[in-house]
Amino acid sequence: MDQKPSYLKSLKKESVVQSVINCLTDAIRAEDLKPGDKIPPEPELAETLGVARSSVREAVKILTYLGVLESKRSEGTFVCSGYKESMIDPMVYGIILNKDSFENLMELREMTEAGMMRLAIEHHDESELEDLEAILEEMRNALNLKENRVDTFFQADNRFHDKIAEMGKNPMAFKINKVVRSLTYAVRYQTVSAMILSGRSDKLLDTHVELYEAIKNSDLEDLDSKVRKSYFEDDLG
Amino acid sequence: MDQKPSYLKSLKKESVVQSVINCLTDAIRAEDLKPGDKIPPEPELAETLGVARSSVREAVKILTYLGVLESKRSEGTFVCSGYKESMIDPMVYGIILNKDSFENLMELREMTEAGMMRLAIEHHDESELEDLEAILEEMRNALNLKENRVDTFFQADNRFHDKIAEMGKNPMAFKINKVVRSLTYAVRYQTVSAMILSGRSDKLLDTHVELYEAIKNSDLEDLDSKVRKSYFEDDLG
DNA sequence: ATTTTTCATATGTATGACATAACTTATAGT
DNA sequence: ACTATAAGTTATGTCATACATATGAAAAAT
Repeated sequence: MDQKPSYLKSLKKESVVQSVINCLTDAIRAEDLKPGDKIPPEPELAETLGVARSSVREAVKILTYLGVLESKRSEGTFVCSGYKESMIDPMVYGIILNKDSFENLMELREMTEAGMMRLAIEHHDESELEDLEAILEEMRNALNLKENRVDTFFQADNRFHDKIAEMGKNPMAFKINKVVRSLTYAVRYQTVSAMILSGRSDKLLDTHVELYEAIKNSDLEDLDSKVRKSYFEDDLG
Repeated sequence: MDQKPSYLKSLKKESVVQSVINCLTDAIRAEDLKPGDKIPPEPELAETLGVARSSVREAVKILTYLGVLESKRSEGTFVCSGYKESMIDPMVYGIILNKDSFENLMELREMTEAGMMRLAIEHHDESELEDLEAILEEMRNALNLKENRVDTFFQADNRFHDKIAEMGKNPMAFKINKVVRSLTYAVRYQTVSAMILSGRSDKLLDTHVELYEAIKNSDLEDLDSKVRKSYFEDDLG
């Protein structure tokens, strides 16, 4: 009912901010602006393009978060060379917004965690292996505490996985892993808690030792199942 | 010369815009804001958070371009539901990647692509396998064309990987895969182009057949290396 | 009852001012 | 003469305010 005629739709003109964005990206594509180049100061750009500085600012900010530009206070704004971690952001938010089923989330975690294990095996150095062992020891100790066993263990547990992700030496992968883990935080806490309180803390610890050993021995076999076991109970699959 | 003491580095506080972004995304993460929800009007948000409206605007704009929010004039701003076409692909196109980022990105691609293969092997159904075979056939045909061999092949190639990602039946993983592939678009085009033009198109096709076979036979072995071969030349590792 | 007008609302844009960081140059103190 | 401090410059970061404009809803006119 009352559908607007489709032949009119093309008239909706793009916003000022959008046209500034297009202007800048076109210049980059045409290589008038090359990576490392400084773009004109915001006030000047605003004047040149005949728009308000606030509009230019919004455009610049957006491109900054998309990893295209980089602003340095008092120096200027430059075209990025190389990647920026922020390039991952669209994906990160995509994940957050679309977190759907528990199963998908867990699959995703297994996928990223296994990936981080591979990277860690490939890129870690000895000192990090010791760090990892130390965290493992903390986890062991936590299980013998009288109070706050669960919380203390869980914190160390998180540091353990954080460390593995760090050992992969890939900032973008690290970021993805972190987000996915943050989304599974609550569930993992429950699992860990349940296992400890039901006296199966040995098993819990073993699964992490297994991960540690895999890295130490550069063992790429069965990473997926090893990873799964570290946050799932065996009989829960 | 005049190195700043590292123990001071943590003092650089995040920008106002960034904290607004964090505030909003945290709310989404905590499900205080769910997809479809309307966020408070900009002036109100500014007042509540104690910042200027322009700062709120920049944050909102950024999240809009990241596909998190959607603004409707005179109505309000809403949390996006579902996927939005990210405009990131055209952005990155003109950017020259340095060696570091190249390797990180390729690792990331291998990680996600291998993960998608595992999901596809687990969740695909027969009809999809046929679809995949059909795309493979298109790729084969593309290589025999007189004109536009590279472009035609590359398009089919992309559909091929898209299909695999789809077969995983995991929207979040799908999204990740898509963004990573968009980031590696330019590089992959170069590789594919180089291989075709230097008469190594058979090899190029073989690597994709290998992926197809792996899914068909539910073969989880050596997925990583198979995936790597499908976008890297063997002798390039 | 239906159309038109008016109005409220919230985003879109513009303008101007000041704050702040980093770099440059000038000045003062030894 | 040389360093150290101070002042100036530049460009981004933030704030405040005003006005424009699109949309939907309510009120008025037909």
